[in-house]
This record gives sequence, C-alpha cells and structure tokens, in this order.
Amino acid sequence: MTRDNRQQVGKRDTRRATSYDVARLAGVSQSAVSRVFKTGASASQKMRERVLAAANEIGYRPNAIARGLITKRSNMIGVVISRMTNLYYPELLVQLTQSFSDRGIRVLLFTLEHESEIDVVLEHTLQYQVDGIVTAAILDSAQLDMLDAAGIPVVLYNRQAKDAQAAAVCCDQEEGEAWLVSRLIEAGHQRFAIISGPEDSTVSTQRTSGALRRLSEFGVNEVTVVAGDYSHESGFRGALEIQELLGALPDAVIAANDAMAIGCIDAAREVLGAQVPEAVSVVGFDGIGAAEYAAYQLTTVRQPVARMTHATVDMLLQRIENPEIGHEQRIFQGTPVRGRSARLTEDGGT
Amino acid sequence: MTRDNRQQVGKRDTRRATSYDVARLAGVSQSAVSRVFKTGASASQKMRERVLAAANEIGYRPNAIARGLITKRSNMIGVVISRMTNLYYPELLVQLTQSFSDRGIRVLLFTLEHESEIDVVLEHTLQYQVDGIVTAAILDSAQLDMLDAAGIPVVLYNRQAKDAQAAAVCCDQEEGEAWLVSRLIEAGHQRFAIISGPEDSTVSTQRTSGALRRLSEFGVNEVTVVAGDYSHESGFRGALEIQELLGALPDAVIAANDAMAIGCIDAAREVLGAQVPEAVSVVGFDGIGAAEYAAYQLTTVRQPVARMTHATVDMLLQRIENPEIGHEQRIFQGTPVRGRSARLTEDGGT
DNA sequence: GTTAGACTTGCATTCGTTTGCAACGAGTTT
DNA sequence: AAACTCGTTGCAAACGAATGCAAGTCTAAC
Repeated sequence: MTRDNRQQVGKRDTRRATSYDVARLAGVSQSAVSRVFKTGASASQKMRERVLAAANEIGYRPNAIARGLITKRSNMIGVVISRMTNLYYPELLVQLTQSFSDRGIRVLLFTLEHESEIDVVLEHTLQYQVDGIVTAAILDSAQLDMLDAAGIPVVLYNRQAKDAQAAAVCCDQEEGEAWLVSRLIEAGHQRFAIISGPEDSTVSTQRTSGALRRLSEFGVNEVTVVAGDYSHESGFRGALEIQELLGALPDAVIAANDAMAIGCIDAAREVLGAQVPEAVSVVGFDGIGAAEYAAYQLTTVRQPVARMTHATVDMLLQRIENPEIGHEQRIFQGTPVRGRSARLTEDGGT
Repeated sequence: MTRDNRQQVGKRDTRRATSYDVARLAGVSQSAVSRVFKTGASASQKMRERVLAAANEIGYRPNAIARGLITKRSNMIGVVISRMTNLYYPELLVQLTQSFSDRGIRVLLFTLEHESEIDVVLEHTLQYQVDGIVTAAILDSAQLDMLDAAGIPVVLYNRQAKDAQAAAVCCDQEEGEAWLVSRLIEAGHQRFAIISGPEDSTVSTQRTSGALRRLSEFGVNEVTVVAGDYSHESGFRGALEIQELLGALPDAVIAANDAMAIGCIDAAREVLGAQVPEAVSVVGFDGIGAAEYAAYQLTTVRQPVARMTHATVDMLLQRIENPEIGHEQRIFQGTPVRGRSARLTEDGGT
C-alpha cells in the first residue's frame, strides 16, 4: 500500500478521499457513508453526525462519476448549439444552464461550427452517458433513431425533425412572420425583400415561407429573397445584395433574425445612405438584447425564451423519468414588438 | 438473466451494450475489446476487424464514465462563467468549448448569477471529477487552496486571485486604458467620467484604476466615477447618472466595457440629446461584436480572445499533465481600435 | 418477560472499464 | 533443434459508490 502511494507521488500527490476512507475514520461501514450522503436514505442522527464530521475532516466529496456508473444516471444532459454567432443562442444557453442547474443537473456543452459535425458530437454525448439531450441543431431521422435505440431522450429546440417525430419546443415562426407582414402591409408597404437564414435551417425555412405565404395572401408575389447565415455580417451583405439586385431598396426588408436585421440597418444607413425606417422598414425576429439598443429599436417578434426554456427542461426531465412517454410539440407564440425600425400604423392591433 | 431483463422493461427497454457483449459476440476477451478501442494499444489487425464488426453490429460505445472511474481522468473540464449579460462571455465560451473539443476534452458549463454562488459550483465541479477548471469568476485564496488540495488545476481567465498566486491568462487592462486615456487627452479632452464595473470585479478595478492613474499622470484628478454592472442597461443608467451629478456631460466617458459604452451612447443620444462623439466621446473595452455595429463603431481595446483562449487551454492541459508545474501569468496586450465613438487626433501613434 | 415491529447497520455484489501480469505462439538466431 | 525474442491475448484485480438482503438494535405492547 505504502509502496503504491510512493509510485503515485509523481502523478498526483494526494489521492482523493473515498467513502471507505470516511468509513474507516468514522468507524462505520462504507455503505453507511453512502447512505448519509444520499438524501432520503435511512441513517440515524448519530451516524449522520459522525460521518459528516469525518467526511469534513478529510475533505470527502462523493464521486459523481462512480455514482453514475452504478445508478445509470449521470445527471448530466448534453446541450448542442450551432452557430453561436447568432446572438440568440447565448441568451438561451444561460437560461438553460441555470434552469437545469436548479434541478440538480449539469450541462455538458457542445458547440457546432458546421451542422455536419453533429454526428461526432452525438457520439460524444452518448459516450459520456448523458441522461438526455437538448439540441438547437437539426437531427435527421437516422440520428433520432440512433438516440432512441440508445434510450436517450431528446428535445429539439426550435427545430422540426425531418421526416420524423420528436419532442420539440418551438416558437411559432410562421405566426410571428404573419404578424410582421400584416403590420407592414397595413402601413402601406408594397415592395418587399427577405434576408433568409441558411438553407439547412428549418427555422429560417419556416420564417421565410411564413412571410412569403402571408405576403401572397395580400397579393404580393414578387419578393426578392437573399440568403444569409444569421450573422450580423451576413445581414449587412444581404442589404447590399438586395440593393444590387433591385437597383434600389424595397419598402421593407424582412430579416430572418435580429442580428441580420441590425446588419441590414447598418448597411442601409452607412453604405446606402438610406434612413431607417423612413426610407426602408426593417424587421427581424427573436427579440435579442441588441434589438433594444436605441440605435435600432427593432420591430420584431420576441421569443418567450424563459417559458420555452422551462418547457424544454420539463419535457426532457419528464422523458428521462419515463422514457415511454410519447412525442409532444409545444409551440409558443412570440411577443410582437412594435419598435421603431419599421413604419407601422398607430394602433395596429396585436 | 431473462427475468432480470423483464424487470427492467419499465425503466429502459434496451440495456446499453457493453464491452462484454461485444467480446462474446466476437468470441474474444473483454480486455481485447478494450484494447481495440484504446488508440495505441497492441491488437492485431484480425482482432481489430472482428471486434469493430461486432461492436458495430450491436451499437457498442465505450462508456466514458466507467473509463473515467478507472483512469482517474474524466476528460471533462469545468468552465465557470459569471454575468453572461456581458456580451464578451458568449464569444469566449464558444472559442473555449471549440478549443477544448479539438483536444478531445468536454466542457461542463456552470453559469453564475451572483459570484457568491461560486462555492456551490466548485463543489459540483469537484464531484464530477473534472480534470481542471477555467474560471471567469473570482476565487479567493481559500477556494484556491481547496482546489489545490483536491489536486485540480485552475486557470483564471482575466482574473487575479486575491492575496494568492494562481495560473492566469489576462488581458493587460491597465495598458489598454492607458492607451485610451492618452488618445483622449491628446485630442484635448479635459473633463472625464468613468462608468466602472461591479466592485467585486478585479477586471473593473484594474481598468478603472488604470484609467485614473493615467489621467492623473496628465494632471486630471477630478473624475466622476459611477458604478455599473457590465450590462448595457447599466451603461445607459450610468450616463444619466453622470449627467445628473455633473449637471452636464463631460468631454469623455470611459466605460469599463463595451456593453456599457454602447448603453452610454444610447442614453446620450436618445435621452440627453448629445451627439457622439461630437458632444461627448465614449470609449469601451473588450472589442465585442456589437462594438463594430455601424451605429456605434466603438473606440475600444479589443482583447485577443483567440490567443487568450489558446493560452488558457494550453496552460490548463499542461497543468493537468504535470500538476507540479508552478504558477504562471500570461498577460496579453489588447488591440487598440480607433473607432468613431471618440474624437481622436488623426495620427495618434499605436 | 416475551415478542412483534420499525429502524439501523453491515456484508457482499454490481456497474463497465483499464491494465499489470503471465501465457502463448510465431519467427529469428545460434 | 534449442533458445530467445517480441507482439498478442486472456485473466483477474482494481476504480468508488449504490443497494438488496439479512442481522442487529431498540422500543412498545402484550
């Protein structure tokens, strides 16, 4: 034993205290120690005190890894987030982490540069035995099947699975765009352009097609659509591209998210010398913090992040408790924000 | 066995495949399976193929938790971040996660609403047997001692430990402020105000005192200082407060970070009807994405996040490999950004 | 004083890996 | 042909906690 310790000197000077060490010091069995540290297990007051004292003395901390091995619950969930350049995600991430943390669950974070990395990431989450996954990146049905086979519940955040069912929490993108379009039409806008998100983003698809549909209901069918990637930079470029394609700016630009809307406004004002909203109305989506900056005061639809986060956490935890539970989609309505980046008529009901 | 499976039906329909299952199917020993999945272990080509085929067939994935138990390496590191309202952190977090991920290390994320929660969070990181910790929240010497006793290396990000030594990666706050102040003085600014960060933030203390020192070197000793909390909102309020205290705006406002600088500009323009930079110069610190928005184009000092991130990852990994290694501080110089939110003289050396 | 009952406690097994040790075989040298 | 490599492989003992089961303790009721 002593010899063993000697050998380890080079690697780590102090072996971590285990429940056995505590047990020995307190003169009780290891199982007793385990029980003291498990809430709701039977242990007498005396026992509790002795164990706690001993544990405190040698700085014992239960090993969550070892516990996970035997209980088959790691109390970790994987959060997969793509494209953090979209400022919406940081806000989401904070709330998610906080919310899981409050429920005693740790968050293993995975960020994606490109959505194609998702396979590798899923593999990693599985190896780490996460109890569940929240993903703000799209999964195909093969991936969902794989997770299902592995018995890991997933909740998609603002994503719809392709050709497959899955538990999901979404903001009603189409309805949000419908509100925006209605207000714009109502205020007399006629020529529209759209800066969409990336092609592989269902959120973008829904927002764009929602806007187009509503526009067409109002008889507007010629709409210029340029593609962005949700970043400020791409909104900026989008505005320039629209100007180039049309030879002039349209009455209104509908950006698929706030970051691009802000980029678009920047380009309009800075490069194209157009006043916003006087010369061109710009609307976004999400309701991120920067949307409220005085210079922009975006007309947008704010996602109810707090409520969506809670729903996500609830759904995931429910599914972890009871894996048999069926799929469910919870769709939240966004909050319209009138802002000042678009010329809207005064009243314009909700 | 069958009976056992029956009992489990309610809990989880498919027990996860283990290395034993693979071994049985491939007709080899369990240790062989282990070796195939461990890069650099000796295993013949034939062995490798058979095992891989079997593993693939039943969807086997090595259990990182179990591995961690025996190797005493979880390959997870804890990242502790406070005050995510500061937009600087999301950018940092993405890069950190990406960088660790590239080195095969997972990130366990902890966010702090208040710095006082740090004790609880540290406790959690330890229970999860993280191999190391990166913290962008301040630790006192008791906490550092505790981590040291537990044998967990820590790297402080942009923090200085109180009354104690620790490995740290920082941006040179004082030097950055010195540059800003010099340029402002040089351009003829005379009356200054500062919007500082929260009191318990060493970054804020350094930035504020750095600015004050340099100002005093130039003979400016009467400086109004109001306190913020790094949020846009608090920068906004800060501007109003300064106006109230002084009865007018000063020549220049030095905000302890970009988010507050933007808030300050918003308040100046929107509420106080002052042009920026014509009526008042505003400078920030950090170089966040929003600082480049056309409406602000902040004069600021950009932290070299990418380089700092790499340094952080390197230092931590080094210390994990070799715990004996001494403390080290790596201080990076920020990149001055002239921007347009302050009236500076044309040339103004670096 | 005996016994039923409710709590506590300890024993021993289990979770899914890694890894030191020894055995084994094939190929090389003498 | 014997001796000696060297790369593969299997055996079995960890790692640190949770938990079913049985034994033990204590109280209360008869």
